Amino acid sequence: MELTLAVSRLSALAHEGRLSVFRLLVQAGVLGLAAGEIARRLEVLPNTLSANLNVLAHAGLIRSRRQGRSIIYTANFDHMRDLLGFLVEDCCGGSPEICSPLAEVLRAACCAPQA
Amino acid sequence: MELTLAVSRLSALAHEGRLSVFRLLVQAGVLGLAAGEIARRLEVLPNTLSANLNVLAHAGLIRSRRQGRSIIYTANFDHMRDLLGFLVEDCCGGSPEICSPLAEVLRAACCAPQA
DNA sequence: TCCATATTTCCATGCTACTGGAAATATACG
DNA sequence: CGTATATTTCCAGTAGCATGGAAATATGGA
Repeated sequence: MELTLAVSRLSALAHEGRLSVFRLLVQAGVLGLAAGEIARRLEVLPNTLSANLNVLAHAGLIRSRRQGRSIIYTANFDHMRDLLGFLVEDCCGGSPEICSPLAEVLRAACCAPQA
Repeated sequence: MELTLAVSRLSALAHEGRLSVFRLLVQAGVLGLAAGEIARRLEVLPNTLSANLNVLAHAGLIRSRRQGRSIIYTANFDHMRDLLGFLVEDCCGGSPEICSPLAEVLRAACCAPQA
């Protein structure tokens, strides 16, 4: 991943409203949520939400699809993964005792199998 | 982790100069790098670097220690781990097939053992 | 003590992003 | 076709952040 792309994604997330939206969509998984539903849950103005969704979408962190009158938003997990990978690229300078717990956190916070 | 804390850390990273510094320190591992060495490698003005280091330190992403005339900066891997964990918290809505590759990326990009 | 190195602080300018109200667009339904 | 719902676009005022020059502080060595 390119540096500027990572910056634009981090910038998109570096905002209380947008980070809340993104985490909500991450938790919602593949089904996603309609814009109105997000606005209701987070209690934000629809125009503010729209702007924030636009920033997240432009950064490639979320996708949208129309469904009737609603527009459903979902997290883009592939791009999220790339971003996390970029942050830890070539990390630790050869100290696996630092790096291992870094990998462990995803297994813990995530619904990934307990393998 | 609190939302506002995560935002402040993401904000600190959402900047080309600071992200470059942070990744450099992540790669440097526990030994860290002196401010001057960072400035030399990234070719930035010392005052600009100082401001950026200050932002990263204030966000808890890096630590500093004096060593002679130099000040050595190191990444704060614990806080980095917390941030990554916050982003993926309760993720995927019960879809391990999405979450597993998310965890996998750390094993791949990182020096963690191939266990 | 004097000087060189290392890093930080101060400061002024310009730019970019956030906010919320109001209007506009798009879809669905009777 | 007219109305209700869902979402977006437009706009203007405000505030916070980045930048780079110059000076200040701190440590080490002669």
